Amino acid sequence: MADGRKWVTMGDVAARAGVGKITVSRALRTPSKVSPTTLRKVQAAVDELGYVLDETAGALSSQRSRVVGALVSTLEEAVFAATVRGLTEGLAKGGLQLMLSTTQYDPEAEAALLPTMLGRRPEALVLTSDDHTEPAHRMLSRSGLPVLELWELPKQPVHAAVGFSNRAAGAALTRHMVETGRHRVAFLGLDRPHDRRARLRMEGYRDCAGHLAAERVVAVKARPGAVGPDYGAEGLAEILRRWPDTEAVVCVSDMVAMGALCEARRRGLDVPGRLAISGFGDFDMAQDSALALTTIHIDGAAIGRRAAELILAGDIPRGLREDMGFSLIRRATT
Amino acid sequence: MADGRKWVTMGDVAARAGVGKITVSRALRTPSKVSPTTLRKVQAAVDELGYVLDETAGALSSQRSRVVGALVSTLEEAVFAATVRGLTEGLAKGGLQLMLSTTQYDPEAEAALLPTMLGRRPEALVLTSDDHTEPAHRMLSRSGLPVLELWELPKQPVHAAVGFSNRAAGAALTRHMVETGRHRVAFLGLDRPHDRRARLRMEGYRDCAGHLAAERVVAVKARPGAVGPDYGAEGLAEILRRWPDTEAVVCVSDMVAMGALCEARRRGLDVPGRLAISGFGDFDMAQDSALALTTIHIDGAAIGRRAAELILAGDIPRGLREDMGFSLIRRATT
DNA sequence: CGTCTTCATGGTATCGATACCACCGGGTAT
DNA sequence: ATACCCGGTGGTATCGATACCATGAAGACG
Repeated sequence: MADGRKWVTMGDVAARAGVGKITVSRALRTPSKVSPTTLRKVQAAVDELGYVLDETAGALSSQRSRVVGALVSTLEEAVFAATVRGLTEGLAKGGLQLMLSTTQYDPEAEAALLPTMLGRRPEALVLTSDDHTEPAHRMLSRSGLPVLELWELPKQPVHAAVGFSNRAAGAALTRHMVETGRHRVAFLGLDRPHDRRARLRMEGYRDCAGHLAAERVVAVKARPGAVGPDYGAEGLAEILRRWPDTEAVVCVSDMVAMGALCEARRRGLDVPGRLAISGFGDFDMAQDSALALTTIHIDGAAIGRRAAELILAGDIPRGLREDMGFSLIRRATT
Repeated sequence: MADGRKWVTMGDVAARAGVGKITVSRALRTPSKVSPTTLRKVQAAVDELGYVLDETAGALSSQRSRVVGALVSTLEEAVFAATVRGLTEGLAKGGLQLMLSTTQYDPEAEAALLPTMLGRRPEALVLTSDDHTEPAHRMLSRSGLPVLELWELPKQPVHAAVGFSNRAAGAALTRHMVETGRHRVAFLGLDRPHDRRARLRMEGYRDCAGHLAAERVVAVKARPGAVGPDYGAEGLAEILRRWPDTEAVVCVSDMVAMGALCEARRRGLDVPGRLAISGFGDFDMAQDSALALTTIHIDGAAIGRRAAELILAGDIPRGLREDMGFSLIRRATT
């Protein structure tokens, strides 16, 4: 538009089609309210002029922006990426679009991005974190907007939440180990700042392991940067040093589990005979025959789609906590 | 806003601060043009009322939406996710926001999403594909918008492109094999629809391998769904069956390379002594000590940041093709 | 001391689509 | 036949911020 060529407006289309502006608006927004003949004329004019409806004007006039704002911790984890896909696809069905920013897991960054988002007058907000600064929380409630927190299910959501319980998943894996005859179960975690989800999984382990035997928890301190399988190898080594008779290891993530598995093989331990291993996340490789990892699968796209559905349906009950669950996939490592 | 509570407007803030609306606008957009005392009064009023500037109105009035549209093939690949991160971060510095949709590699889907994007009157468009339908191409040029195609560098970009050459990267890997003394080099690819990038890497291999020895190319047919290392194992088996004396395998991706590496180890082949293996992408695990894969690293975030810079600077020369290059990282598999 | 500039500020028209109400003509109910 | 209704259409005010121009005050300069 800075280009010299002015945008074609609805008035131009109306003139061309020989009808009023409002009829053009109706033809594009609610074609059912316009007679077939008029509709054809309008569409012909639209095509000839290459007209594209101006949503910036429509938003102001109708007080409906048709935009949903999303503040995502990161896109560089498959689960979040899938969630965003589910969201965009779901919202598109209702003619809504996604305004996206990433916070890199930083609540301060989230707070800083919030005003810009609110400035777009979105029809709803989606957040993948439930960890908000106090000012952010205030802005969210004052906005009066439907706010959906995804992934974790906070006890008291700002408005509503869609996700699953990391804690229940951690417990389910531990229980799975016990039910398949392993009683000396360890938990292999990672020590990272801001990582509440990892902590919750460990608490799930505790819920279940606590009353069976002594707890065996190792948390490898993560260096900044990508988390590779190395941590898993390191962690397994430590577990076996401290509790050599360990029969099963519940790992905080697939990547860690993969490292642990490689280390176990390196040591000639039979998996799953002598040692069972589980992961979390069901990443690309988990189903590969060489790995065949028992793990927890979360349907990120489904969470995104469900969020989109709720937004489109409108009137999201305050305090709603929708548990989308998880599935434990048993493969060859347990 | 559907909530009963009407949004606070600039007029309310102006009244509260005892100034004109326009002064409030200036105080928020260009604080330097307002006297310090007035600025304080306005900011106090803004805080008390919890006012947030309405961009939907601002966009209409100033004819600047402060929005950039992005149509991304998928977010479920680390490189694209990184690109989007670079983009959002870079654009945020200039007060621009990102409107995002995903096309799932489908040019038709891209074409269908384009009008919705254009309806937002974005200040620029970013696409991660250079494969457009004819109507899409027409809409893009007619829009007069700066269009940035990322990742691949088309010979004739719609407007401008930022990326690197898959072909050159494929050639570089092959050359690396030759330069380190391997002369019987094979290429292990995947056969997937719409996968132009894979084809280009293979052409790079051909560019370099063609005049050295006979070509050795295997393309494993990919079943729909995630690509795991299994394909690599399968592919290496075929290569060794057809050309048992192969000394090096250039793989189309890290995941495939990883599978090939595992298969080589399973067969007791010394890597890199007897067989060298390279990947593409430098994924999470590539630098892990257990894998230590020689591969090509692409800085996705840098591509996104550069695109953001160009957009903010404005006046992107038509036909610009900015090659951000790649780096060959030699690790333990070559 | 008068004029010219600069800075801070306000009034008003405007951006482009939609809400709201009014209108018209023809069909149905009574 | 009259009244009523409804599908289809248009005129006009409106959404909230910003562009543009105008204004007044303060300082600069000869």
